Amino acid sequence: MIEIHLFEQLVAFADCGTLSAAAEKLHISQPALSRSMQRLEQELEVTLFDRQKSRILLNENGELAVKYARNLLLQENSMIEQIREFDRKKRTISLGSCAPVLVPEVVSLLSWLYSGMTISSEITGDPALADYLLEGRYQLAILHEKPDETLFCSCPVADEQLYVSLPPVHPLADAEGLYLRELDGQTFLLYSQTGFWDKLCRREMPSSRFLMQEEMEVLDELVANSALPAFTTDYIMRQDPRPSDRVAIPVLDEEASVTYYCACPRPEQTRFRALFRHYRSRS
Amino acid sequence: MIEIHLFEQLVAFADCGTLSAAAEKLHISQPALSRSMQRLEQELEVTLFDRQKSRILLNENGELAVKYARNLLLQENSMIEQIREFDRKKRTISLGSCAPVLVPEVVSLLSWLYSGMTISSEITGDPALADYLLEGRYQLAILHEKPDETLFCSCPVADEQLYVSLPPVHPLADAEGLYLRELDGQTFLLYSQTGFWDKLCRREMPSSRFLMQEEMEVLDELVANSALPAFTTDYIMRQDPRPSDRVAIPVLDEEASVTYYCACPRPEQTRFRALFRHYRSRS
DNA sequence: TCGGATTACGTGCACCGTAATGATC
DNA sequence: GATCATTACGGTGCACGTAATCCGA
Repeated sequence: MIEIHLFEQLVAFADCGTLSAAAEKLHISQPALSRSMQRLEQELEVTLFDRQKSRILLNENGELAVKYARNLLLQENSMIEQIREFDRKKRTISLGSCAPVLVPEVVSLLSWLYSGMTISSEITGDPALADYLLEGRYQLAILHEKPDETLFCSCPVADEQLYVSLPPVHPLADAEGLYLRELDGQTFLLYSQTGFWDKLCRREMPSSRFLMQEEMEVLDELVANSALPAFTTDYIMRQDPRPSDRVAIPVLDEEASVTYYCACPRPEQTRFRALFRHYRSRS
Repeated sequence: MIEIHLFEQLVAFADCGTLSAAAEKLHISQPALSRSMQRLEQELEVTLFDRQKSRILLNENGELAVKYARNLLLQENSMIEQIREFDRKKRTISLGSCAPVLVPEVVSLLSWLYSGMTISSEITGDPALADYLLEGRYQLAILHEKPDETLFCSCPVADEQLYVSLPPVHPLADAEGLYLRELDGQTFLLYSQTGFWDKLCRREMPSSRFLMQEEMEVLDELVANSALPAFTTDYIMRQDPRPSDRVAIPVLDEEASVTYYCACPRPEQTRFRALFRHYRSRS
């Protein structure tokens, strides 16, 4: 068995062309590298270099060895990475959500139930979210539709109803309810991390402009200080019951009213039993 | 970069089940192995073992690491083998021959022309000999047909004519010439390393029995001391002109008279220029 | 009490760096 | 003289083995 650092040094030499340059790159002395290469030849029982008096070059064996060595080094690196990744995955729960509202609640619940675990979360409007769950990109997901029973373990977590938030002076401010298409053409303030809501808005209001806001605080500020229509939901209003000078009008589109499901792949069911037990016992 | 001997030790532990057994197998002390495994965990930044008070077991990370490590070790071993093999191939000429007679001559010529090289030779009746040449199993071949000009570099080396060797009392002993099928049904003494001749005899004389002899000396002895028919060739008779109490009758089959060609793959042409020059200048 | 793992401790040697040498441009 | 490789030499850190300790069956 030949130690890998010898191959590493060989590759460094191949990259640099001279022992001295390679030695510098490797932060070792030139004689040390020279000896290492002699040792490598000895252990391989093969010459790797053409040694001229004041120059050293790879011979055919050397060229071949470098080719293999590069491969071996890549192999080892990727191996180490994969082991670390496997370990990391075991100690983190990665949550994918189709919408933002439930994320803080679920994350804090997870970090309570699985203390010591790292919880990471991501909001995505990508309709392939459930597939990502199966692929292992997420261990847990919040979906706005009940996923396939045979592939997933899931339970309902909360409902959410979309509202348009209008200033009282807005021409539609006294409507009892509105369809999104009735609002098409107007300019909205919109949070950038709305997950699947974003797609819905753009589909139903193709002529509207959306002023995207990355920061929730900034968005709130703008809503409070402008006459631009925006969106809110019953969930949000429950969470933050501060009085507002806006009127909230329910959106009547069927898709504006959703039930969120928490889901994991069937094989992971046992891992998240505590979480599901919590939500099932609550309802 | 993690040294490969740590992975080797990990695999040994996985194979043995305890540190002490693995340490013995590796010819190191138990504490040394214990520390190595701690170091491996440190360098991987991952735990690999469940440590109970008086027992140590692979955890999930460990199992995965062992799987990868086995792979890496195989990889390195095969790499080393291939480099050595490549080197060896460069300093040996491997000759494949369809028949035995020319082998000593060609081998001695090769070792003269390419002093320092190892010459290995093999006799085979396999009609795919030329293909083996292209595959690199042989660098040089003696064929009994001129090979494809576009793929091979070749030149004629010698002719050979097959004879049946009969005792004077044999009913056919005064024939001027014979076809093999006229001899079918008889029992022959036959050398086992005849290459393609073997196939020819069995095809033309399907009802004959052949008493195969591994040793040339034994065969000669038997020929001298029995009345069984055997084979010889003009080449053999020229080489060994000792008088014999046998009669040699030429075999008239077209295939019983061959010209041998020495051949190498076109790309190797330059390597064997000296050899071809020798044979071409001779004719 | 024995077998197995880890910790403590002293030691040797493998490998390093510096210095010297040789060679080429 | 500058650059590059190899050899010589002296020093040191690191991994080893021995011994001691702890734990469990």
